[in-house]
Amino acid sequence: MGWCGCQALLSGCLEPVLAGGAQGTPQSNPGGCEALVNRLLSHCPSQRSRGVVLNYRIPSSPQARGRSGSALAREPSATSASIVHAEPPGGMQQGAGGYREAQSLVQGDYGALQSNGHPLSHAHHSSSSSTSSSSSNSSSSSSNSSSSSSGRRIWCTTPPTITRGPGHGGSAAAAAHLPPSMGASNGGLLYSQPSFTVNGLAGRGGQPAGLHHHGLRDAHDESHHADHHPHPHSHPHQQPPPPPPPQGPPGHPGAHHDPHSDEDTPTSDDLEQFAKQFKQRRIKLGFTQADVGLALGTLYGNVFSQTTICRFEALQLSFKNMCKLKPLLNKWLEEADSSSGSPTSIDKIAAQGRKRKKRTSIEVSVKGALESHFLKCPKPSAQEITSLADSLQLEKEVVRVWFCQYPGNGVECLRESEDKSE
DNA sequence: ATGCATGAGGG
DNA sequence: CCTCATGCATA
Repeated sequence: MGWCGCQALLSGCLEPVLAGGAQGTPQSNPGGCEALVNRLLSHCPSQRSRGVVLNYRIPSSPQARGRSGSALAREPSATSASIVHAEPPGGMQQGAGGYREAQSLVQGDYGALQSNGHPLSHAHHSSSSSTSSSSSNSSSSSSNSSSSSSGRRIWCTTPPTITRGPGHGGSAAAAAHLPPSMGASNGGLLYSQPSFTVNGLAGRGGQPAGLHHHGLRDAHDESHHADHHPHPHSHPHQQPPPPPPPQGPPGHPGAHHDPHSDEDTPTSDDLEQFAKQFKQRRIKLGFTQADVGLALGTLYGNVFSQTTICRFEALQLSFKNMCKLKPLLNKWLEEADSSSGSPTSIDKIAAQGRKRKKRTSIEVSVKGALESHFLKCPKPSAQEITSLADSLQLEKEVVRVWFCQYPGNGVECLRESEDKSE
């Protein structure tokens, strides 16, 4: 269950050969060894804190990768030095496995402090559990009722909004971002085709012509990485304040929270529910994740890949990112529902032709080496990366990216995937 | 569904 | 140079 294994899991296959760089073809030994490693926790996004704790878990099954099944693998306790933050009750307490996810921070970070990991974040989320806990635990259980999911969210359910001062809104971006009028009606918007149906099918002939997604990007900038204090003062770059925070801070009496506020600033709980609902409806309507991604491009001009939609549904995106996408997906859902009657032809437009470097497969042993380095130094300097790359016979860029993406060091996802009941 | 890659943006 | 959002390619 719970680990969020976003990127930490090793998939296993390593090829005997690829030591060098890899281009190899991946399929080498399937069943081979798979070590999943997971790193949890910690991380202070902006800094090189050393206190990072990693947890590794090694499921035996090859496929275990993201699956929930194995919750037990190993304990979370980090051996490493200090644990930076206490674990969030919310997330972990689920005692089931006793295992906890590290990522909870994510939300906390965003919510509370957004980019820098202050101790606060940690603290704060723990508290969140209570209020939200109700939501988290109970709600999760309740909410998931239908699908068993184990449902623990990694982001602790902390209401994002609350914490942040008026000026800030990570989430704001999302809200702000959404198009005044959705694409559907406004023909003018983007490249949409004259009449497209939800899935963009109508527009089929073309893909969203050259459209690319950029819009989003800006949204994320808002993130004020560096500073951010919870204080209410405006920052230079803030965005329009999000609508009133739906939920109150955990533990506050005032906090009430709607189970489903899908409108504005979603809480992680909202996101979780929305994602779940979204997936179910999407499937019912007969659309694939890829269809949705394309449709978003048609509707809003922001095309997304199957990957992104998948991650959204699995809550594997950062909290902020989830907030950003939610409104779009919500719109799509509305459209899809309303036009469900109409014939939807699902067409695929996938036009991507850019060539990219062959994916590098990192050998397990090499991964192990990287991980051990990570324990010592989660944020190696360029030079350290270079020498490490050299010793491991990997390209420097590969090593650099690995560190950046290793959970906890860089982008964290909200949660790991769990059951997919469908 | 997920691993590794790419690139925008900020510093 | 780093972080983050996003996606191709692939298991």
